[in-house]
Amino acid sequence: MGRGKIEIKRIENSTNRQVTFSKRRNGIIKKAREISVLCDAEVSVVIFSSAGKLYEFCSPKTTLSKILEKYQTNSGKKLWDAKHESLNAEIDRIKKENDNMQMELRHLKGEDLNSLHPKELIPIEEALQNGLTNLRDKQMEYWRALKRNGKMLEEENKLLAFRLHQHDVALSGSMRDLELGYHPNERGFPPQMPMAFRVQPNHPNLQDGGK
Amino acid sequence: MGRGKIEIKRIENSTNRQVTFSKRRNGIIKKAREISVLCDAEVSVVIFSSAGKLYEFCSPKTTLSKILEKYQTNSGKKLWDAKHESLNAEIDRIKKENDNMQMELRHLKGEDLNSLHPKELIPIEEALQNGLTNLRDKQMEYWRALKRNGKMLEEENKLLAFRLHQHDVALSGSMRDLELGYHPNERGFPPQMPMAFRVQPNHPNLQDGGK
DNA sequence: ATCTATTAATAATA
DNA sequence: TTATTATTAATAGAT
Repeated sequence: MGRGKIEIKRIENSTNRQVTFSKRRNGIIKKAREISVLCDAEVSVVIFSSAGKLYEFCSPKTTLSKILEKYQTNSGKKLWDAKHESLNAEIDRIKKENDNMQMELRHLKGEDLNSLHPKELIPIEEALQNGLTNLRDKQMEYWRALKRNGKMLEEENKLLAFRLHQHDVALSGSMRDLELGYHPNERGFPPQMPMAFRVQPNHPNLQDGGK
Repeated sequence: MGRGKIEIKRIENSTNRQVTFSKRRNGIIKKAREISVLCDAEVSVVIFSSAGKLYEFCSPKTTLSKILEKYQTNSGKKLWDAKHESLNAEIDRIKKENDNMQMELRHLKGEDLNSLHPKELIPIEEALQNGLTNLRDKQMEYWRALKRNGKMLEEENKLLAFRLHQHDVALSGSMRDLELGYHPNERGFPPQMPMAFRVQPNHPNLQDGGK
């Protein structure tokens, strides 16, 4: 399509090459625009001249990024760089960690236990008992602090005591109550043992304004 | 260039559109190949048909990845930023989820309780007690199954009983033991209550080979 | 850039 | 999809 037919091989004359490049580049981009309009296609054209200058076309209603994303999912080829993959790897890693913690939490809440071997229940029970021990130590600590400068917080304390009472009752069916050889106070708890945690929501200790 | 001139607008006839797409797609890719050879250019063409099928051309001696890398340095546009940001956002989201679970786990284990308000200890205690209840229900279930067809598993059962005993003793200082108004068996536990979970590691029930 | 002879692409058709 | 072919479109070489 010109004054003469040309062979498709590198044009040695630099000027000719540059002119041809310019003409054909426009031609391709025009064609790309046309097919995108005529045929409702998504088209991306990226061209670098031999001099390294960039020319591009991307069909309207989309972007090069979107096209390339689609390209990757569609072709399975990965265009992205190492950083990309490392991010994906990190996501996988964290998700796995997440799943593990989720399962641990569920186990601690007594869920999904069927998948476990009876032996595997033991460390879980250990953890729960430990947790309860620590938690109640902390509660006792709070209680002591309260008692030390106890004032104004009466209501809150009452609430705590009441809730604890509720929970102790709720626990009444649990196996932990099956223990023999245990009797309250047989181990000689000191007299300053927080009475707030016992069944009386209105313990006299909470009434005095002792600072 | 055809039997008639056509307007550059979407071809409504689906068959025509598909045929035209096929022809012009070939045309563009041929042109792309030609300019890359004639003018020593780097060319990439990515086309998606309206049906979503992928067609591509990339000049020899390079790859789409390389062209796109060059595209980014040359244009300053960052093709992957969007993707990177979304990945980073997801990482942040999952990490947050992770942190929350981690904290929940730590709290359940009785750690990091200092940052909590006394009131916040209550739901944690509730969860722990619930977990223990569920877990012990499960253990009891296992124990019953064991007893039902109990044979060969004697040793394991003994171990369980022993470990449970250990834990109960370990728990002896916990606040849960501070409860008043509680006495073992005062709630009338049924006679089939597993004795294995009491303090005797060698309960007679475990010795007989009752099937 | 612009011009135009010539080749190439392709719309309609089968 | 593939082939044919009349026509239009692209463009090589010249200006």
